[in-house]
Amino acid sequence: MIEEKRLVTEMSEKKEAVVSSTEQVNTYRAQRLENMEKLAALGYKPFGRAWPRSGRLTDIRARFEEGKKVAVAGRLLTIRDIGKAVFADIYDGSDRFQIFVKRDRLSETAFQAFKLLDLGDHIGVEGELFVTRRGEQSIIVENWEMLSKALLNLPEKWHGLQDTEERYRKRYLDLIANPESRDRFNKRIAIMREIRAYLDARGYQEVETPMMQPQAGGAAARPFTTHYNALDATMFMRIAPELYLKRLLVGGFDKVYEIGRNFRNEGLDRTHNPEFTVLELYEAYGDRLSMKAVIEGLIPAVAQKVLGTLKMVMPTADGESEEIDLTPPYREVAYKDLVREKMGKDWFNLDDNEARKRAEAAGVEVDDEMNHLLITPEIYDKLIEKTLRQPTFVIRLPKQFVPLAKTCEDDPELVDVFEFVVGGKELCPGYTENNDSLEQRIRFTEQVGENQERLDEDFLTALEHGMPPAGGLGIGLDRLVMLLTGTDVIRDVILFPQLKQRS
RNA sequence: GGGGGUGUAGCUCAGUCGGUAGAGCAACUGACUCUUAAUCAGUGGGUCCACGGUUCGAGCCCGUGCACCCCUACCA
Repeated sequence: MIEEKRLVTEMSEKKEAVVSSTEQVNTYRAQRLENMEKLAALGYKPFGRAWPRSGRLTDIRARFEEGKKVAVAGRLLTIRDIGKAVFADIYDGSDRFQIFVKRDRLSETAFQAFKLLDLGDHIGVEGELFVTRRGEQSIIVENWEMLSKALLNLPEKWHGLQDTEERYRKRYLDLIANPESRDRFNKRIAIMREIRAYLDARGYQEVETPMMQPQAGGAAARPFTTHYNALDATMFMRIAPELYLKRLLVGGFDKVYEIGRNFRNEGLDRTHNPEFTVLELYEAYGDRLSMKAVIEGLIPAVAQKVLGTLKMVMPTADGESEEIDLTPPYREVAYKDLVREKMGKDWFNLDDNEARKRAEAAGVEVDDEMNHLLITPEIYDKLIEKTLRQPTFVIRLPKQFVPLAKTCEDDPELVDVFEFVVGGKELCPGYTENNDSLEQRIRFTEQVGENQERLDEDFLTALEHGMPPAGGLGIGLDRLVMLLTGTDVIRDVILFPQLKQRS
């Protein structure tokens, strides 16, 4: 008892200072501090240590057995005090569970101390499993311990945390207060695990390549810049792992993948976060078709395993929702056929002037400078892509789209790639990779123009040692999670999305 | 970048015509030994996002700024 009193009276000056100076000083916090001291005086130290559990609450529920002694822990979410007994719910991240504190089942001190607890406090309890008259599985508490004092209030128990900004800035509160948010992230974790399990089982090896690179290559995007003090050198956060994974193909890895973060120095909106997670995969001696096989195997396998169904429900722009069926095989259609379907069989025979007229008639804005080559992609982006709701491989794309891929054998103006489109949005490109080291050198040199120092000479050298023919693909995993969890906001599938600093 | 919306108690939200700031949950006091959004009685709680302006008087009207949301544009 003496020791506990010391805890109260000899609280270090530093702690005293924190107690009084924290910006969040308010009456709630003051009350909680007072309760904390009262508890300490009764022998309950506010910030406890390890509390061995006989299981997580979800396990306790799964292996429920009346009369069994258990030890569990969790955060108090609700308290229903009915005088000489108290019901409360605790949450340990796995499940909520009701505990029952009955005056005649524990010491007077332990009972009185329990009444000093606040919502949000972490406690450990020991007791016996039983079922209430209303049929709820519960624990009757025989002993309990303070594990962590909460000095600040939880969000409202019924409505949860609604303010979108607060949900992103204080994700920890969102996770406590909104079960559907926690559930969505549990699914994300499961999706990641199943992707790895699927690929690992088929002989793909997961690798890690640099996120800080002297040149940021592999995609057309502005990189974030950083500085390496020891070398006094400018470094870039990667915009894609592609060029390193291809080095590994040269080095003899024949089936590799990487799951990791890309960083792009761009704006943010409901489908873009500046750092986002991708799966990039390469398979030596493969091509576009082997990548198609990976997609048609991986996506349904993950959906089935994690969600138990291949029928997704996605919100649409008009506030309705639609069903998306992930059962393979998926539709495959040539880019030009889609355009002809929309704009007429003779579309590609029109001259620029006629094409402009017809495009405008279809509701696409084009200016006088635009020729056929520029109008067609505009048609695709504005009119066609959004209509591809069910999973679709768009193949045989114009070379201008993907200059680094291999051309189609029967048409040098088209590249042998696909864009995998679901719900009207591109989810994933798949390529027959170009392994022609001389052509790559020419293209890279053209691309960097005057800035020859940006040429990734090391990569080009690697290619000249010979890269096997290969198929490659990249899936934006945040967007895959959006598809599989039926959400249309990327911030809802990223634990800590990027937000502006608040002063 | 352009247009629209939102910002009020710890949380969820009302706030009429410009005239003393409201409810539910949470909190505090009391009652209650099977409650589960516990119930019942009572009490306290506000930088109305920030700064400036109009006015005798501003949560409300005007201006500027900040953050978030939606639409749109840009970007892959």
